[in-house]
Amino acid sequence: MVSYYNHPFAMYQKNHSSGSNLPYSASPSAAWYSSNYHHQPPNAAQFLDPDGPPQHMYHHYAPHMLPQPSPDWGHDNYTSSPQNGSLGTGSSGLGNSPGAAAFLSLNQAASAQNESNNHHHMNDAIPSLPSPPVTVHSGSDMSSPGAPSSSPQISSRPTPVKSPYEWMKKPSYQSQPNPGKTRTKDKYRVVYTDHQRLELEKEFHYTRYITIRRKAELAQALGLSERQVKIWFQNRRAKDRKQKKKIDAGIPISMNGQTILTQSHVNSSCNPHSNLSSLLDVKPKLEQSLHLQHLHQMSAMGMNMSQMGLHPHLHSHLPPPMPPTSSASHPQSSPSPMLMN
DNA sequence: TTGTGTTTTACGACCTCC
DNA sequence: GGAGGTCGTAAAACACAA
Repeated sequence: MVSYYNHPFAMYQKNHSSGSNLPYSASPSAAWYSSNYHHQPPNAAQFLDPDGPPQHMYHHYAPHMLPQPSPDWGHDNYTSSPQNGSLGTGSSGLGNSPGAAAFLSLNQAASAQNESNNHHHMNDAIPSLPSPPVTVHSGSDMSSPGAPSSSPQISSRPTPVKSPYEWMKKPSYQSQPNPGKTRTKDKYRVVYTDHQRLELEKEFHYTRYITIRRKAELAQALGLSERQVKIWFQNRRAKDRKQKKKIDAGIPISMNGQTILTQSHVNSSCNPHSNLSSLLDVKPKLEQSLHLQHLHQMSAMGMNMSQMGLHPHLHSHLPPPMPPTSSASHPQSSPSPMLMN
């Protein structure tokens, strides 16, 4: 079962809209965005960063492939859609990377959402997010601040409702007493807030392998421990691999009985390196038709990336998928953590 | 409401690299 | 030895059909 809340952006469909003037959707744009931002290079700053990845990383992230932020991408692609209202012009609180910049529109959506729910802009929300870490167990840097308890948080997965906007009104788990904590145990695992996941997704879609510096920044900004960020990225990559495996196995992905993605779809992709697995993170059924329509349009048009405000060089000269994720017996296939930072 | 399947956090085992 | 990688798994959180 491919649950639609799986998609990193699906939750924004479900949770990140608020008010009647924010029809932001986990639109197909998010899907192709996801697809094309997999395995993308870290930002130039990271390369220039003394703590940044060493030369060998350029094997994957050649200088000519360094992203060049396209300031109008998000805006054009999200505000031009009739589905989308004006989302404001906020910038990411973590927008110190092109990836984050490219996520501007998502931030705008989330910002608008945050504004509605928290009465302050996301940029302002970020510094307020961290809460005192909760030591979970000894001998680990793990902390489980999870959802900050100081400020009301957005629901991670509200109960499904009939109206597309009905769920917005639902009280969220995160806003309930003791948010971020499991119901029966205090420390088994927390549910990250939408904001935390948004920022993590942003970073992930920018680069699948986070640098030490970015990890520290992200951890601080989100009120997570660096270990949590690291684990999140590990799990996120695992999720990617899992989905890719499904595709490679030829398991058709279907929704409501309609096959939407198969290996042949992948093979016929205009971008052989594009990771279409994210497309498997199907959208809420509400947007199914729109999603499919957009996917087909993308396929037919070859997705003119420059028009989309993405970086064509990234589209057409994508490096091979980062670490061939064969097995733990070939861990050398993954970039050495030492070399990455 | 309940049962079932999936996704999300988190960890341990084991690996490579420095 | 310590860092972080993958893989496998536990258990909570969640979606959805019956």
